[in-house]
Amino acid sequence: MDSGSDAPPLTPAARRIVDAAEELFYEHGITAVGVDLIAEHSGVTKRTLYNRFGSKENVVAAYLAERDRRWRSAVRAAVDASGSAEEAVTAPFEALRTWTSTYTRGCAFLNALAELPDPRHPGHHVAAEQKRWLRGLFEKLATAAGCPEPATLATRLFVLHEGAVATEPLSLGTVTAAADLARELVRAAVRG
Amino acid sequence: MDSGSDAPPLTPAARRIVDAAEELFYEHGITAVGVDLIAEHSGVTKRTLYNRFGSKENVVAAYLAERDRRWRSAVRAAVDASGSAEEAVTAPFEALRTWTSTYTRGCAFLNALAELPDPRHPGHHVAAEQKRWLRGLFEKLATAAGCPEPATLATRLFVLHEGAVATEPLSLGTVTAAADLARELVRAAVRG
DNA sequence: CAAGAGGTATACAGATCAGTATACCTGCGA
DNA sequence: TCGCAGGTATACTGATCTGTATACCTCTTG
Repeated sequence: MDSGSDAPPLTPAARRIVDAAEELFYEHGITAVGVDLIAEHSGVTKRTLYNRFGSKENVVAAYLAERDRRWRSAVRAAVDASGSAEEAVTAPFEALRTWTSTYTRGCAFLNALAELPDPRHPGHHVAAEQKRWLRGLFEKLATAAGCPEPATLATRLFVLHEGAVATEPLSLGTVTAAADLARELVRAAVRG
Repeated sequence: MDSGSDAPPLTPAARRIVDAAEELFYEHGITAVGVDLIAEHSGVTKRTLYNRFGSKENVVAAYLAERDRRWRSAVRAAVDASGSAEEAVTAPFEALRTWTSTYTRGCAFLNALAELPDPRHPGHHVAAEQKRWLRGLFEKLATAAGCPEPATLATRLFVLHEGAVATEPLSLGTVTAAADLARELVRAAVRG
């Protein structure tokens, strides 16, 4: 279930394929990007792509898993860098601020869920799991901060986080607004 | 800018096309559904489809505009049915609860923005406009309820609303959680 | 009754889709 | 030195994509 390092190491060509897929899928959408374009963009033969991944579905899953891996490590770094248990609860919002300064096309996982409604699609599972992990992380952090009813707070913070990342492309200042409100909620829950 | 009734009335065939498009686009995604399928599903010739709409892009825009129209009228009804100005501010969350009991594939507009990154796509504009309208509605309602700093409250409610609708397909209870928190925020802002 | 709007039926063009077939090259480790 | 894993190059299949061409039908309305 964890998006850890137990994944098989990628061959050089596979690495380039995943990198190209990340750019193209995120920027233009998954269904809109064909395997020919990915192969061309990564300087790799389509034959190699299919030798490594077997299908487009699996390339999509690899793209999402790779992004999830990078995103989780960014979130963990933000949590570790926070000065207190209370501060740690809203650390994902700090990570989000940095993250959205680079990626302005919203959340790759929400976007993927929008495009891949079929739960049997391997990419669907990766995206859904990323969301459940964040929801669970908020609960762990809330518990560690000594918050009563950590489940309630966690769901609220999760909703705020997802609302922020989903509406970020609209440039309405939602990321900052969500972070501010999140801090207020945590302060009230811990100290109140 | 308003999604009002100034739109030209649809011919019977066009009506069926938009209805079929709504079902298919929402359920399976926009890029994944072809015009042939829409024509077949609506019992209409592809020729007619192109005579009425000219392109798939325009069918997409019509689908989103129609959905926007229906959704706005549901929200307005909820606002009108609320007992007080304070209650009216969170009325969209009540409408959302009813709405998501029918539609469990998330927000058609967020999904559309995920699939249509190009702002020149006519559907992109319709979807983005729907979001701005809601954000503006929250601000109007907050102002009417006598809330100081209505802009801040409006953005917060907007983020909550979008987070709820975006994560609703995950079945994590986010719609209820967002509605509860929204009521608390409004109460605190108006009475506090 | 004539004309046009709305629609049907069918066939097609040209591009792109995911995925496969065949044949060859290169470096490395047993 | 032999074999194989990883990769290249190119051509192909059959389906599906958006959009068009041609021809005909059936109301309604002036």
